[in-house]
Amino acid sequence: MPEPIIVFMGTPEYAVASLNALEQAGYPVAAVFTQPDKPKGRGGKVQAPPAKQWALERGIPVYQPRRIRDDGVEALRALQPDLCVTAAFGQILSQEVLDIPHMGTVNVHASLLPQYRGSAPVNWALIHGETVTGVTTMMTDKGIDTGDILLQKELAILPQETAGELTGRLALLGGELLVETIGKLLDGTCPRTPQDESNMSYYPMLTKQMGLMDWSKSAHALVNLVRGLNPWPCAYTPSPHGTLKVLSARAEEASGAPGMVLEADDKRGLLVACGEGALRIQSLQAPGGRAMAAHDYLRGHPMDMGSRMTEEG
RNA sequence: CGCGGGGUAGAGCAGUUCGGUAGCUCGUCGGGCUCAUAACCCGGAGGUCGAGGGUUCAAGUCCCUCCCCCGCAA
Repeated sequence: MPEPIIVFMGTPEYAVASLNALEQAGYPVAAVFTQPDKPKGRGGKVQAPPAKQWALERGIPVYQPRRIRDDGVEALRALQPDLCVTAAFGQILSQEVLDIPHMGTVNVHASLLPQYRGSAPVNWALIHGETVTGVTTMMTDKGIDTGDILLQKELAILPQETAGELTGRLALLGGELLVETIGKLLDGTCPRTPQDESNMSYYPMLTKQMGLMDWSKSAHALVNLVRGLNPWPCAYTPSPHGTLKVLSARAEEASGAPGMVLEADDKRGLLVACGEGALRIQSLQAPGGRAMAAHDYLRGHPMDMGSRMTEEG
């Protein structure tokens, strides 16, 4: 068939990777739907989402309906798309929206479906200590990440990798897989497999509250929490000096009462006992401050060995 | 005008309330000690206190303006 009219729906950097892949593969994007600009910066400055910036730089029309299934339907219909592509759009599509493109809507999801459905698959995979993940292209249907699987590609997770880093790599992989998927859809050779519902898992959106570190857990579990929530919302813990964001840490062999400070000097750094093993905090961030290495922080905020990371004061 | 925290030596901080010699920990340089050290002792260098203006006999500190960093809001 001739060149399809593709309408893209996506919002963050993760979506831009797919836009770049489409562009490089020679698939023109007819329009971009993205979330409305939101006040982001300090002082109430609004900022355009990355996908919008990408489109504006190329003179591609941008649509920012508050809810596409309410006030974006007519605009989408008018574009007469053959195919819609979504990647971290941040809005749920109604059946009415899904019915518009006759080839359907392809979603680029950052997990090996049916595992890790939901809006934060990368974070949850890391929190659970997975060593392999991947990306899936799928036909979007009315459920959340429940549609038929088209193509999948695995990716090994690096030992110290954070959610931000892994998301970046998955986004690139997702772009490649998207191009491959569209090619096969166009020539009719794309496989299409229903998801195995008995093997599915779904995890919710991230909240700041999830980042509270429970020192009775194992050091490995806490390392995974720290990695999985970086760069947002980040793991945090109370401390003798107030709440600290823990940005990176690794597990060590040591023991003590959970939450007790085992080492705290500016040479060796900060070691805290966990329910199993101990957590070596490598970098952290205090309220109002910038991120810094634990030993830098300790120079100006000396901490006694034996104090607890459970209460302030 | 959305709210709040911050900028002081290479690093991390105190000092600002109530103006009166620029401090602490670490690093660094030199010397010493020890079988030994991320150990210890002695000595030194290193600061336009974010920028500009104002008040004052005197400003890191008080007043005004501006710049930059960080948190809240996913």
